Amino acid sequence: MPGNAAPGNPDRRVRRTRAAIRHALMELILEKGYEPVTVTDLINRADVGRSTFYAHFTDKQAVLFGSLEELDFLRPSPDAGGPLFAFSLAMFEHVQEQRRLVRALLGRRGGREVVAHGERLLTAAVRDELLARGAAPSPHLDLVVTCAVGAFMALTRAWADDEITATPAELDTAFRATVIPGVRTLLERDSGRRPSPAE
Amino acid sequence: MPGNAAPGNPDRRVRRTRAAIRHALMELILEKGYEPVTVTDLINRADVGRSTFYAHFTDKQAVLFGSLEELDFLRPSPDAGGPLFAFSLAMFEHVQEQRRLVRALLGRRGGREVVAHGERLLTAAVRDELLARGAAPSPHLDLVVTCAVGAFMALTRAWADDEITATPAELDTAFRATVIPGVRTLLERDSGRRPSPAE
DNA sequence: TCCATAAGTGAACAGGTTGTTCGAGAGGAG
DNA sequence: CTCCTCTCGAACAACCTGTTCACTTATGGA
Repeated sequence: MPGNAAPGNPDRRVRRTRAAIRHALMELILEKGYEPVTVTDLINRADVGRSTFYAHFTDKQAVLFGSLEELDFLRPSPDAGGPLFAFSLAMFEHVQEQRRLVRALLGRRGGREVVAHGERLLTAAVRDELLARGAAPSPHLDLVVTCAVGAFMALTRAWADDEITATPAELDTAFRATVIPGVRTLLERDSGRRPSPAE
Repeated sequence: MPGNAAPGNPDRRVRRTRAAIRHALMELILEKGYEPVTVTDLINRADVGRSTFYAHFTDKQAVLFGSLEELDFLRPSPDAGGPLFAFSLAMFEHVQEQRRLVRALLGRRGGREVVAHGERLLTAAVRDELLARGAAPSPHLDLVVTCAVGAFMALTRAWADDEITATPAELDTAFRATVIPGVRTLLERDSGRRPSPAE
């Protein structure tokens, strides 16, 4: 049997095909933005049969989300030791490196689902961080988390879209200055002890 | 001449047609959400010829934006006298009344451009309010405004989408508690005098 | 009332997209 | 070397968009 496909290591053809499609998507996103890219574009660029595409993915969205799992700067580690929202600066710096990509994904020609996906990841991470710092699980916590994530995403999008001009450090400063006081109040209310030492 | 059309008062047929299309759009949005609605849907529901539609609008987006100008709860008045971000509670209450509509516009089946449009309106309003309270126009101000608007929109969307449960009052409280401390710091830095009396 | 003119009709059109199917052929694993 | 899997490519139905055109209505000023 050729396709005795060990789950982690499929047929070489399969790898080649998927890689070609993913690669084509990245190229096209950078050229046109996410939304305008069509399946037809993809199969042309990847030089792959239409039926082949649908044998591997259901959507262009499926392609993207598959690729996105390999980009790991999306995962802020819930580091309860460092300063609050330590992920912020690192993220803005990563975004700067991948600016064209981020813009194509989150900006005007970006995709609704993509933003939603990013928001979900970040929401989970922020929630975990606050819990690790002693916040009590509550509806109110979720409100605060939503605010923080919304602010962060808005900054990122507006920046990638050139609506605002700033360095990553300035973005980080503004984000934390705006959001942290309120967050800290929540933390102090929830846990008797003072929150972690950091800034 | 029949269509001696005074600019403000067009032919009765024109009014009828446009109203029918706008009405159809609202109905369809409430039924399916914004994104899934097609021009074909619109002309069927409005019982209007396709060519007629394109004689009046370029897009379904054009229809929506035209209608949106009549909804006025989108315009927070820059009331420098009251408490900071006084628009918040009123808005959340309006959103509650129009919940189905807001959800259909901003939620999963909403439209990217719609969100962007709302953000633009709100951004201008918030910026004006902060300026009226003595903030200096600066890149940093824009960052703070972006944060605040992002937080507000995120709350609204998540709430309309039933991702979080709360009353308008609770939303208002959470929003202001999270964002205001940071904003106040900005205001105090910019203007020598203390910011307005309010909360 | 009359009727020239603007507005609406409905069908057809070219062009684009999606997702599916199927037989034939090429490639890999053992 | 052989057999099974994957890929090809073309064709397909279904849907959508925007535009055109000859024809019919309805409006509102004279």
